[in-house]
Amino acid sequence: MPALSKTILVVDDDPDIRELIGFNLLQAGFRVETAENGAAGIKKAIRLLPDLILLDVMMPEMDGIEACKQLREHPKTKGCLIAFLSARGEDYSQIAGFDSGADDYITKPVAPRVLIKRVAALMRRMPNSDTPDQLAFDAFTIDRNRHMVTQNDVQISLPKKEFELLFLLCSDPGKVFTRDRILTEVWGHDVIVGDRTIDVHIRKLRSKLGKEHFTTIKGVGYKFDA
Amino acid sequence: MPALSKTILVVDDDPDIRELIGFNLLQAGFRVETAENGAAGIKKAIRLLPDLILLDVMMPEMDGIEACKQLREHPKTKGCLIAFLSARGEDYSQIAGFDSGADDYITKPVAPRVLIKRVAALMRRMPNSDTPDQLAFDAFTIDRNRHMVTQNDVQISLPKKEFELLFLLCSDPGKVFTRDRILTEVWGHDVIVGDRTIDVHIRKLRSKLGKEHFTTIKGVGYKFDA
DNA sequence: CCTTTGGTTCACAAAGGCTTCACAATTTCA
DNA sequence: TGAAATTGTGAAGCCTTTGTGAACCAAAGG
Repeated sequence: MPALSKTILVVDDDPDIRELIGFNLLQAGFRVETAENGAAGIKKAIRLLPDLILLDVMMPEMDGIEACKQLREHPKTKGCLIAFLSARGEDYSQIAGFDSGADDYITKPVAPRVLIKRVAALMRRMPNSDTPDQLAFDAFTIDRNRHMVTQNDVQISLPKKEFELLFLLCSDPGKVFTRDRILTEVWGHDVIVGDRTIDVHIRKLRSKLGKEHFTTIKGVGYKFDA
Repeated sequence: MPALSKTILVVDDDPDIRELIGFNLLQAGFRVETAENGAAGIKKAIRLLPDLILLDVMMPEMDGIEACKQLREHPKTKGCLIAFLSARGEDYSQIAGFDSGADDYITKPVAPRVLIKRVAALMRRMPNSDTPDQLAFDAFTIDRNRHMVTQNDVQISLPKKEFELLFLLCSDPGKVFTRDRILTEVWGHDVIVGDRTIDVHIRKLRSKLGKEHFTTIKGVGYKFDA
């Protein structure tokens, strides 16, 4: 069940491992990047800001533990999830004793199935953004917890995309959101959809909540008016 | 972020472990007490009423499981959060199979970062302690102690997982619980199950308690309606 | 032992949200 | 004003997500 295109950076000096793990993660719907040593891994991590970094512990030159430390120190990557990959039998206590700041340890060899699930479980831990849960206007109130909009005491249940679009627009009433912005916020950085897709969703919002609240700024984007 | 002066009691026969874990918890802003065996732990727990008790499973004389049972029986401590510490590789099924009433299991060795997160996550559950043991709705009542649901004077006994899922959903009627949230709350942080598992349990609840109470929000999760 | 029960998985069916497409309507700007 | 660009719309189909029946496995209880 491919969540959303989360990016995973696999850092391992063994090309076979990179390929094997990368392949399985790809199959599971993740985006995968690889690096073959600690230094390259760190560089890539800072550039890509992956959601999860899988770090082999034993690597020539810079080992995983050192890489992890540096990743934790860098402002851009210190929030990333990091998991160690270590060969079965390696001394755990040493690894764990290090206050290296990893979020999990995975032993190699690992069955693809287990790997996927482990990674998924890890992703689950990602803290959610701290946007407020409720927005209230004269026209209606929006409750994120319930995925519900209440208008004149009538509850309207909105599908996912519609709700997210609405929530985005309403997060800053009056502000114009460009189509690009809407795309990245609601659909994701790398999702490719046709031009009309946004329009169609706007249309649905208009029909459900009233045309007057959604203004088109031609050539720019849309805005919400209370 | 922790910064609350919550008290944690660490019960482990290994002084090194006590020190290591204690040190890290202190660093994170918790107050820490220690005990070196089950009996002493229970005594201290009753006196101090800690917010959380970390219990090593393998201890001479009285093991963690027995200690946990006794803690759950004692009126003063039965409300405390209890988490087991167990060495990686120990047979989980035995521990988990025991309905000993622990709130979490943590494998040693554990990275400090992970430990802190786990503990923090547990603490977050605390305010939940004032969720009543019974929930009542028009449709039915739920009794946590008896793992029982009463509907139209008919008592329905639910298996563990089903009950926990029901209780979670009912703990905030109308709120949408994401699949991820459900997984971590009902199955646990590390537990790895397939996608359809949740559906299957929802189905059972629907068939036993009425379809109308459980609404699917496609792409998001489920919610309970009274 | 054998049976029962709970939990999970699997393969497939069903549902419905999301996207696309073609074309109409609207606005922009030369 | 007229062409070009942009947006609105209705309908159609894809395709992801969810529902379902059955099978499997492990544990519990006769």
